[in-house]
Amino acid sequence: MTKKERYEYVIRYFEEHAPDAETELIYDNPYQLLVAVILSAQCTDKRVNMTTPAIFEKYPTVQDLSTATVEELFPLIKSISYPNNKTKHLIGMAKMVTEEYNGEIPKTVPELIKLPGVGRKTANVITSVIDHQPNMAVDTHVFRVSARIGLTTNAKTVLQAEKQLVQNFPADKIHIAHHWLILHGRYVCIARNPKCGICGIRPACKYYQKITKPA
DNA sequence: ATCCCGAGGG
DNA sequence: CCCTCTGGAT
Repeated sequence: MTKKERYEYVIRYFEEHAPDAETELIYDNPYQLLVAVILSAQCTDKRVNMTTPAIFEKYPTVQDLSTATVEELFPLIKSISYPNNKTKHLIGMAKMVTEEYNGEIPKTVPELIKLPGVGRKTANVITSVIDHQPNMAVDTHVFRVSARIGLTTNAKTVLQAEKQLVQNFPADKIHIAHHWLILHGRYVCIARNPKCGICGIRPACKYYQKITKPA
């Protein structure tokens, strides 16, 4: 099967089985999404969703968050990964958005990436989810699943994987393909002992071909 | 022991 | 390129 055929198979499969794939992070507006995605680093969405309601209640807007102190915000974040870093990042992000963008979350990757706590992956998530910009956020799931199936080849960094995926998925599918790969990675193509037995991508998957017909 | 929707700094 | 940050789930 050619790479092109793999992509076509994957698109066809998920359009049938997960046509409404979207983030599992709970949010009502760009500010809440940005906070949730910053907190999501090395942490499950479920745990982020247990943390954010208290934050949004205490700090309803990004301007409110910009006035928070480390002492009062840290306890709300304490139970997720890297609480010290994330506390500083959230306050720094809120200050910059308030001071430099009039309290409006910027909508381009170059602007977002300048915000504290916002790297390439987070900026790609925000722009693709809010605006459907054709940016592919490559996290641990997308990286692993893409490599296994064979959507990426010899990608050693997330940036290399991102470029290959953006080149090969049609531009209008990229934002949803991100969620397809995430959800597949979370529930089927998991890191340890992937559930190939229930996987619908099998016919197009390099990894499955390899484990069933070793060279 | 390994993994979870990474970012920042050296 | 590497390392550190750092808690909870499996």
